[in-house]
Amino acid sequence: MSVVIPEIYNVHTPLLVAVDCIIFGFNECELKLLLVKRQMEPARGEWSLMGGFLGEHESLDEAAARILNQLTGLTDVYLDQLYAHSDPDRDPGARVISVSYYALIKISQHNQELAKEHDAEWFKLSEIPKLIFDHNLMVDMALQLLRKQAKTKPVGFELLPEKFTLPQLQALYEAIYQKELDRRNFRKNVLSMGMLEKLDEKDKTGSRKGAWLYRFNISKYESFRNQGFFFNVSV
Amino acid sequence: MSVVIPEIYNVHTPLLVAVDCIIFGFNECELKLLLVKRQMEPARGEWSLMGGFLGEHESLDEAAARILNQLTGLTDVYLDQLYAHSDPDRDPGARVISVSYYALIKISQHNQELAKEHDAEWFKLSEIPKLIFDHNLMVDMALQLLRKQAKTKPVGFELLPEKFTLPQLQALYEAIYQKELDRRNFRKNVLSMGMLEKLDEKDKTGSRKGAWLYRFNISKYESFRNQGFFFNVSV
DNA sequence: CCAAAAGTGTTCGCCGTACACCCATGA
DNA sequence: TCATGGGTGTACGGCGAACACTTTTGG
Repeated sequence: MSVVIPEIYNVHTPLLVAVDCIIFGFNECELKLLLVKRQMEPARGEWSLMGGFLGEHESLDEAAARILNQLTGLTDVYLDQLYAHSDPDRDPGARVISVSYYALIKISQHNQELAKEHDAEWFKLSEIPKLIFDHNLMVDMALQLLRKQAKTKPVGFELLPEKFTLPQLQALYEAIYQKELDRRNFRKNVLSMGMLEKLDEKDKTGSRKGAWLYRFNISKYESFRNQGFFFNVSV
Repeated sequence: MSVVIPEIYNVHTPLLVAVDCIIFGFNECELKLLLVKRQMEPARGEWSLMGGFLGEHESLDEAAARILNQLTGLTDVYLDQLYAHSDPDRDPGARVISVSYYALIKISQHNQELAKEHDAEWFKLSEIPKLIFDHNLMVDMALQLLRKQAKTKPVGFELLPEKFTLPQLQALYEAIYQKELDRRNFRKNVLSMGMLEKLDEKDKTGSRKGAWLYRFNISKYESFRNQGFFFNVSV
C-alpha cells in the first residue's frame, strides 16, 4: 500500500539533517573531548566533531547512537540532545541543520582501532583547536549543559570506571567546574546522599596508602528519586 | 558564481523540518496555552500547536518568530528552543522533524482577530485536550522547562503586563508550580533581589485596598548578573 | 461596620563553608 | 624515617520555612 503525501508537504523545501556528537571523557585528572579530522569536503582535514546524516528511518537519538558507535565501538552510552543549529550559512557545502548531542563515555572502554581509522584524538578541554563551522559553539553549549547537569544528576559517573575512588570523583568535579573543592566537604556531601557503595578493595595506583573503591548504586538513586530526594552536589 | 554541492551531500535523504510553538499566557490566576484547530490534512480539525515549515533561507529561531507572529501579531516575544522531535512515524503525512519552541506572551497584547482566523483558543493548563501527533509531549516538556527556568531566570515577567502587583506575581508563580506560596516569604524573596521598581500607582481592581504596582528593572537584573548575582525565586 | 485582600517581622533549623591534624605505606 | 596522598570532625553564618495580626476601603 502506498502512502499519499498530502499536497501541503510538497510545497516546502526538504533539508539535510545531520547529527554532531560532543564526546566527553575523563582521565589523568583532565576532562577531554574526542575530535576527528574531517574526511570529506568542505573543510577536509580540519578538526571537527564526529557527525553524520540522519537516516531515512531513524530518529535523531538513534542516529547519534549509531554515529557514536562508529567512532568508539560503544553502545548504551549516555547521550543527551543539546540543540538544533540552523543558521542557513552554517555549513558552506549545503543547507544542513545539525542537531548536537553530548555524550559521556568511559575513556578506557572505547575502541582505539576505530578511533585511529577516523583520525580521532583526545584533546584536553583547555587545548581544543579551532573546529569547523559552528562546532566550537556546540562544544561550549555542551560544557555548559554538563556543568548544569553534574550538580543535580549523577552524570559524572558515566565518565568514571565502574569502580572509582572518592579522590577520583572529586578530581572529576574539579575538572568539570575548574575549581578546587574541599576534600572533607566533598566527601560529606557525596556520601551523605547514600548512593555510593563502599567496596572492600583499595586502589593503590594513586598513593602508597591507597584509596577505597566505591560504586554508584543506581537502584538507590532511583528509589530516592521516586521519594522526591534528588542528587545534589554543591560546587 | 554558482555553488558546487559536494558529492557527499547528495547521497543523503533530505527531510522536511517544521517548527511548533508552545505558547503560554497568564490571566485570571491561570496559566494558559494558545492552541489552534489544524487547517490541513492529515488530522484536519483537531487541536494542535501552532506550527509551520522552516523556510529555505531562515534559521529555526526566525521561523519560530515568524510563525508566532502569524498567530498573535506580536514581535520581540520571548522564545526558547525546546527539543527536536524526530520519531520517523511522528507525522503520518510525511517524514517531518519538528523543532519545538516555547513562547511566553502577555495575553492581553495578542491580536484576537488573527487568533480567530486560525481558529485559536486559550486553554487552561488543566484542560488541554488531546493534541495531534506528539504535541502533548511537547507541551509537557515546555511546562517542565518553564518550571525550571522560572526559578532562576526572570521569565515570569514575560507573562505579566509591564506594570504588575506582587499578588499578581505570586499568583503567577503559584500557577506555574501548582503550589501555594507564603505571602511574606514570597515578597521578602522577590523584593530582596532588588530588581523590582515600586511605582506610585496602585491597582485597585483586585481589592478595595488596592495593591502597589511594580515594574521589573531589567538593567538592574543585567548588572547584577554581570556581578555574579543571579535571579532566584524559591518555590 | 464589615468583608476581603494587602501589607508587615521574627524565630528556628539546616545546609553550605571554612578550616588542621593524623594515618597508612612504599621507597 | 619520611614523603605522599588518604581520611576525618567541628563551629559558624546565612538562607529558606513556618507562622498571625494590622491596614485599607468600598459597599
